[in-house]
Amino acid sequence: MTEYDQKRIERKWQKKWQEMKIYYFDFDSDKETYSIDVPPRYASGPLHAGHAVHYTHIDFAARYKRMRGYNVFFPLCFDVNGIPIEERVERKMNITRKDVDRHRFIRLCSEFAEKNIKTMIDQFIRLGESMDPSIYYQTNKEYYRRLTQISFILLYNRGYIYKGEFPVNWCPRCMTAMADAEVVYVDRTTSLNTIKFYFTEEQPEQVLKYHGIGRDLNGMYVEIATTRPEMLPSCQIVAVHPSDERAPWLVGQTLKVPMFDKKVKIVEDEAVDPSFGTGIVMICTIGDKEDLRWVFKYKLPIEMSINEEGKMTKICGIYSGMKIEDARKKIIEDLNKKGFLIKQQPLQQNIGVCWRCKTPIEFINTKQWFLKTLPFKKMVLENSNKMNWYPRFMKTRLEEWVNSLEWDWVISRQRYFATPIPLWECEKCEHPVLARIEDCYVDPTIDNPPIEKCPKCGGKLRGCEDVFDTWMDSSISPLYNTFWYRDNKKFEKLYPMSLRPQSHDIIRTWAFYTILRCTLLTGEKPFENMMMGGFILSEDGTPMHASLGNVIDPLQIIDQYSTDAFRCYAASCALGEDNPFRHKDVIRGTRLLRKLWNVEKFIFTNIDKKTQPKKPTKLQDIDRWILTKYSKLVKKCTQLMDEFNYSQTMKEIEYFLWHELADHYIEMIKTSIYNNKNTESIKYTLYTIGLGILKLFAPFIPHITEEIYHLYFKKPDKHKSIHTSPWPKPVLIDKEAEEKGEHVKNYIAQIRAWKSKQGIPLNTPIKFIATYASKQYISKIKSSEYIIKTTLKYPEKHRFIPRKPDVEEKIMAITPIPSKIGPEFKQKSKEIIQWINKNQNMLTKKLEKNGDITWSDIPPAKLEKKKDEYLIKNGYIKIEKTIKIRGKTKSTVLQFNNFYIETINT
RNA sequence: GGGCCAGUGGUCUAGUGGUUAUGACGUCGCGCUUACAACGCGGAGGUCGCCGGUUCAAUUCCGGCCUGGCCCA
Repeated sequence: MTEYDQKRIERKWQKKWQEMKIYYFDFDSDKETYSIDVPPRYASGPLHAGHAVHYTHIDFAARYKRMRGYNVFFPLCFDVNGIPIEERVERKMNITRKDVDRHRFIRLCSEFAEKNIKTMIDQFIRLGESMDPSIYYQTNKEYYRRLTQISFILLYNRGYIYKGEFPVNWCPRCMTAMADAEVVYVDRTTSLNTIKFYFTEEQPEQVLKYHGIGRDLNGMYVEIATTRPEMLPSCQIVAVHPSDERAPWLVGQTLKVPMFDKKVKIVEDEAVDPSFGTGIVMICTIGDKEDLRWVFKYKLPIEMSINEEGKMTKICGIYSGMKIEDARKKIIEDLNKKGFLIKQQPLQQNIGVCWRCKTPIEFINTKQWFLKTLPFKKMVLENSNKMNWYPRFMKTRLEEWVNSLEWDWVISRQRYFATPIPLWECEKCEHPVLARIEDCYVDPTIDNPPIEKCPKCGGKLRGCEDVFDTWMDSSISPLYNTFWYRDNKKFEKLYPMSLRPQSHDIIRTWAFYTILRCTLLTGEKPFENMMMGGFILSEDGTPMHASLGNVIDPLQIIDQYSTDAFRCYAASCALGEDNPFRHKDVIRGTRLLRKLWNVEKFIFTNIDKKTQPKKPTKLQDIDRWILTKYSKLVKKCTQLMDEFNYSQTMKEIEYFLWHELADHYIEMIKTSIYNNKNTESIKYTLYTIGLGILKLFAPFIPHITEEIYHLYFKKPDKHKSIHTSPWPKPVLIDKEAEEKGEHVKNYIAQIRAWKSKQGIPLNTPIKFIATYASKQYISKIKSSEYIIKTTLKYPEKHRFIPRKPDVEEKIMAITPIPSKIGPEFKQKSKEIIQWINKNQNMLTKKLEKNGDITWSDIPPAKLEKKKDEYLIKNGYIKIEKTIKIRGKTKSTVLQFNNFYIETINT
């Protein structure tokens, strides 16, 4: 017998599987295709445990579908464009992308990504993932970017793309747009200035009772606290919380912006913090993120008071041209001089700054390219409705998102490492000239435009330096995978794809954009099924982030516990829910693996390894019992796997293996095997179930199942790998045998539990000489007499007797059944149940005398028509009895539910 | 602030309108049994987040609140 060494097994199979090439998609196959739109893993760093769990979930689906007979399309792929990679490179090398040549910077990013990809490919192999390297892609290669560009040109030609203005994060010192990821937050102390905003119209006297409203020689005013008085010239509205006592009065009024000739309205908004300052806030274009939100909500004009150099614009009057800090000082000074400033207090504040130079970031208005999304809301919703979502509530998230959409998608970025926008613009009139489709892939910063001069004004054309948002690449992954625009025959066959697996944090990006663009370009939904994974949190329940230092390295877990054990943990994560990483589930995994190994070892030391045992003409009852349970398991698991419910599937198989099979069935048939009794029936059963559960486990724990398959089952079952062998089918359902088996199992379990409680080792023979029970119960277990006697080590002379022994029974308790009484008596039930509980003695006496009681014996239940109904007979109450022996002195009688067992006193 | 999800023994989790609420890890006790001591068996451990409502009956359904996760260009 081979020694069990899980890690050796894993190394061996990971190598062999690559040589065997069993996971390759076959373009010429007649089998039905099951295609998976694998998330191209972002190449900014190695996988952490959260990614590992997600890809393992996808692998479960791929392996399961292969066993179900599909030709599975499961590409190995990586996403290699975008800001986070640029940012990592900048930080790593301590440069900014503007410090080096554009194309040299791109090369640095690419090299950085390639290194990560290498690491990740190795990680995928060690995680036992069965992705297909023959249909590999990465999104920064020309073959992929070409499609991104073509899709842009097609959408442009249909009028879905336009250029417009959009505010972005901006570092006034580095003079560059910043991604949210590049903004870091720091604490600083600043001053909070309370300023007077006068009403434009006369106000009644009684308003003065409110806080934050005052009067001086110039009239009545509202007090507004701000940290950024230099933004006064771009003040657009003033807001107050709707539940503020002043709101009914203030809303709709007009105020004068101090020192600037400007009038602003007061609105109510829930986002206002009533406890900050005076509870009345001025909203400017654009001070911070909150202002930005208000800009969109109230459709405010984007009137900027700060330009890209961090200087005041011309709307700032005498302050224009000044630097932000200087302008602020001067404005405060002037406000004070003119009597607008009420007070100044120090304030602790958290502001966004440039990660590199620590300059506070500003919002500035920029020209960007947009893809229209607003006209296609209905289309996206209709198509998402045509897909099956697992779990369903994730569809609601997409719907809520789409319904709340108020802006089009900004698809351009002022970056380097991404797909170039394939167009040139006229230096004079900004007229765009797009690349010809047949020329793509193009890089307008290097390549020449298709025509020499602007067709409109004859001006010089300049290559567009903007690149696409990374989602422009990844949201056509189904088009890349299905050979869209390259091979129509393949496209017709492969599109739409069967499954899109992804995690819920990118519903609004990857899922939404993919449905949007694929539908626009093909007129059809991109996939049939959506499998939405949750988040894997760190062990303390916080999200895993490199910056928090709580990232778990999957390889470390694998080194410690093995891949299959890690995959057991992955399987225990419920789909769509946030799961903390749990060491104990990996530990549990190692135990499960060992249990499986030992059970299979037992099976195979006891049956013939060369041929499949034939199904005997007669199967004994206990075998029919376990085969029925097994068949039900197969049916259940198949159904659960079809719904991507891995955690439940795993639970079902585990329970069957550990308890039904190992604890009960194998214990029961052991002696039969050793004594060569009924072995034909038992061996067929052991072979069928041994192979069947191995297959049920195979998608989850591919290494150990493959090893056991090759050790024991390959010869008779004749497949080159368990992973290309067919998924099991139910073999028989025998309700009667199942019921009998349950009785036998429970009988044995009760006696074994009793032995354990008595401190008697389980293999010690016991002198139980007879089992008494009603005819009905004896008939259930009689056919398994041999099994029971050998398993429990009963003496040979033990008999099963279909009557009650000579005992005296005493009623101990009468229990009312609320589920029966409740619906019948409604409001009265509580009283009836209490009365029964309180009057046990009196009812016991009546019971002993008459054998049953009727409703007329229960005073609170004296209903005319129910009066004569019997309570025990009709299940309203249950009685508990104890027994005393009558007569015999040499033996004792033990009671186990419905059975009485006679034992000789020693 | 909005949308979706979750809150169940020390920790993590399953599940349910009706007697005694599932399992794992940990913990305690007993036991080497011709598959398994890296194992088996048994025990202890819970106001099912809080407050209200519906109901004969709520951990489960409904409403509100609190706490946590994800997303909000």
